[in-house]
Amino acid sequence: MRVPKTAELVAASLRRVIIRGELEPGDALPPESALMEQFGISRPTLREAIRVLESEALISVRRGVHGGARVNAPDPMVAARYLGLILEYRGTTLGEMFQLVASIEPPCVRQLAGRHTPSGIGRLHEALATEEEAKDDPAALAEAKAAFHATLVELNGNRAMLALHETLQCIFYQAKSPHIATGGKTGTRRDHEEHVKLVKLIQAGEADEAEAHWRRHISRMEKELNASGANTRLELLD
Amino acid sequence: MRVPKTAELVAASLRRVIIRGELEPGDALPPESALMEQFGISRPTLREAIRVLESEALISVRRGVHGGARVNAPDPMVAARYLGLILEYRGTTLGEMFQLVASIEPPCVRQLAGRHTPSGIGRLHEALATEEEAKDDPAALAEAKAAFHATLVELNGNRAMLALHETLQCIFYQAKSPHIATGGKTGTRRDHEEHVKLVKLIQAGEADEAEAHWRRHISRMEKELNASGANTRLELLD
DNA sequence: AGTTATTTGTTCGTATGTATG
DNA sequence: CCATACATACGAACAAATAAC
Repeated sequence: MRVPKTAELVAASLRRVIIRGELEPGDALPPESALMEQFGISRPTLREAIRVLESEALISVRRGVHGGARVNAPDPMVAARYLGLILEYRGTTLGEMFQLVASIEPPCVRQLAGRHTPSGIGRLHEALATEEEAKDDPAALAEAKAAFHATLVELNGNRAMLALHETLQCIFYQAKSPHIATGGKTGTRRDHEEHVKLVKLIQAGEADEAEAHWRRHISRMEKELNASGANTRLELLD
Repeated sequence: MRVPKTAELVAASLRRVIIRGELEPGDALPPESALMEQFGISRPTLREAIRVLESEALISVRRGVHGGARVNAPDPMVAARYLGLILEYRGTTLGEMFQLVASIEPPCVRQLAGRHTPSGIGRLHEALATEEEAKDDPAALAEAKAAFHATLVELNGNRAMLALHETLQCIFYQAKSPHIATGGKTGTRRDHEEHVKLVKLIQAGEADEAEAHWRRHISRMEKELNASGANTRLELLD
């Protein structure tokens, strides 16, 4: 006999309101007293529900006079946390993670070269410019390069792919950060040049060549990763 | 000043114990009274933490004399729930979901044909046999076909890919179930035959041909999906 | 700058329900 | 069927933080 607990029902009800968009990010939930009355429950029970939604980052709660719970948009970082839990539990390695991300991008590049738009090409040139600007700041450069990869997926127009790519990037960079701190000699200049070449191939509409070029690019990055710890297991907690 | 709440700290602490494998699935957590003492917190605060972990399906709580919280292995369905939340919030369609799953499998097939093992081939034949047995039961057949697809990814040996594939399947079949109930005329026989042909190509080591065959197979499934509602948005709640 | 009102964070005590033996 | 052990839920109270006055 599966009897759902009150707090879960309340959490699910509030979650539905948020996901359906009936409450937009920034909007405030009613204060505890109002919610208690609305659902006909006591304060501890309500707070259990509130805590669940807060752990999903769907709301953030502040104390004080104009405090209360405010709505956030669903965050890929949270999905990354749950997916990362499974991966860490199963002993997944950094190399496997990389392989996965790597298998997503080439098909995107192919399709992008097949049907590129002026605005899309513009976005890619912007991303390249951002890389160029950040060439002296290692942290900013890493971010700019990640943004370029993300743009490739975004321009594809598939929202599922983009959301997944964002999620995987969260896991990957969170897991990789300790390795970056130590052996942070990424072949930055060559990376940028290969990005530039990719945009040219896309602009020329050479789908096969663009995809192959991108596979080589990723394959090279994979070799660099293998040099340091591709076999190290994910460590996302603490 | 970001001050983490007590309940979140307790939840994180218990979560770490579970993910690290210090408590195995089936093991019982100490009773509430013991945990209250161990963390030096009151019952309501502890219950908030317990409720969070329960919402992540990392524990399940039963009442009664030998009740209490018992540990579960991390479940891809939970990652699916949250990733699904993001997708639904962003208005993702069933067609986009399908495209995503579809982009994962062909590379797996290619690699599988390149370096197949006797045990792997055995597993595929088992999956085919299960399909054959279930040919008269629509529900079982759908499950068997999904299992065949999962086996392709599993044999690839990449744990990240497998976990992701499981997660996406959860979302996809949960979202698709209403459509299956209505227009459930899947080209079952032809599907099975194409599965059989794929195994032959893998066994023969013809990587290019196997990948191409699988792309055609998926492309055909996509057309069937387009006939019904590929443009319908995901509806995972309720 | 200090006071105060509002709202959440935390605790205690108590009563109820449920499964086990 | 009863007693026990445990989680579920409620109510009332105090502590702490925040923003407005």
